[in-house]
Amino acid sequence: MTAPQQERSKATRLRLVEAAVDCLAEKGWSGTTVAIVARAAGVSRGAAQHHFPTREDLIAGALEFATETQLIENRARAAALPEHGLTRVEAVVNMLVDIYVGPYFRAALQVWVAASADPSLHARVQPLEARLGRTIHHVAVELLRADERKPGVRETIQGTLDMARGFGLATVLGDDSARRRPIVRQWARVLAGVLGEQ
Amino acid sequence: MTAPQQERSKATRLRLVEAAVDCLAEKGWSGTTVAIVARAAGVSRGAAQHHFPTREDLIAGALEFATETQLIENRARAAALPEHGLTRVEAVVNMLVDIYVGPYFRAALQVWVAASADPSLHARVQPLEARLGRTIHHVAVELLRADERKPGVRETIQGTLDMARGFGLATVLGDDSARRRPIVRQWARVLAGVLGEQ
DNA sequence: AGATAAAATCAAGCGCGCATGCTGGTTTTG
DNA sequence: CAAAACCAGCATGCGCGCTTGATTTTATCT
Repeated sequence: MTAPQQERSKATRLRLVEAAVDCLAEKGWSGTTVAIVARAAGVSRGAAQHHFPTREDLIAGALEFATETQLIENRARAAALPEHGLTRVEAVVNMLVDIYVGPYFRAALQVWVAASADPSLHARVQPLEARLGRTIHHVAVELLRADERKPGVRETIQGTLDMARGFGLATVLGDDSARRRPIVRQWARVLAGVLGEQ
Repeated sequence: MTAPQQERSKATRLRLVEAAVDCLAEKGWSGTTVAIVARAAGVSRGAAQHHFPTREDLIAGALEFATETQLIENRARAAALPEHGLTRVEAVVNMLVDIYVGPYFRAALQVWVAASADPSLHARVQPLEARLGRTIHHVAVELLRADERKPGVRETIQGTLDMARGFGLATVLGDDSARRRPIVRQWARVLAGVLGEQ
């Protein structure tokens, strides 16, 4: 048989991490208590404590889930990208920016900032962030069909990602989409120039 | 008379907000309790509560102080900027980046992220952030001697600031200076191109 | 195969620690 | 002497981790 108890266990864990991610994104770090997450997931606090012995385990699990989901979503969106030329560059930049202004990033932001003052959490979070950063960079290079051997290309792409991160940060203080749009347009033009020049 | 008791009061308040900023930067949001800040400032908890009735008042005061100090420091560094040409552009970008990777920004980051889930704090913090953002943008335009009427100039400068913000965010996860340097160099080159083209 | 032991999952309650805010008292200043 | 600045203690609330108990699933033995 398919071991239905393992099934149920997995499902409970999943509901918990999903609830934790949502809670982090909308209630923030301090607002994310195990009791609240458990209630949102529809399980008791004891059950949560069973699957994630400590609060840090729950948070780390949530971040891991968010990272994973982020990557999967990227693959999907990458497949549905437009044709060639400047519109494609702009679409790619838009996609990258969307990563950093979405709810998963908001959740991750809470954890990252909190982890900056919590060594033990930092140790668990830092590798996740590093992997995500590398993957996104790789995806960006691939989608832009960029030649990283050209001088300046790699650096410009990295800068683009950092700009997107900056957008994500600005978003937590309020909706920024109106301010963002012209910047993205302009930057896509510049980026296309750097990619294609010479 | 110079009312020395007002003098003392001011001094105590200053020590408190300074201690609060330091504490935010190195111990994070949750680690910044009024008791710890008061001890770091060398006053009793009751005194802190006297000057800042609630914890939120203390945090808001600290952020205000950090914002103010940030602006003053900028003026000073702006005066000591190099001559003209590409080196100047690079120096300006470096200066802007330094703003966002310094301790004042780290402290502000903690407050901003926490404020995203705290409406009452958000209301006090948002105008500060807006003012700081506008001022920095203005300073950047002035130092770069940019002509904002040229299409794309304003957007590129804004993008530069967002990239700097992104650097600041990346810094809380670990030292990033090595990765940053080539990106800044390249970015300065691109920015100089946008500023100078017509 | 059937039964029983063992393990896993979920629920509820308890106690500890800690941060905040408040109140009453003491010192310093004008 | 009056007022402001400063300090010590108390009370409330809350989150976390632990322990106990009940229910279901898996494993083992005859």
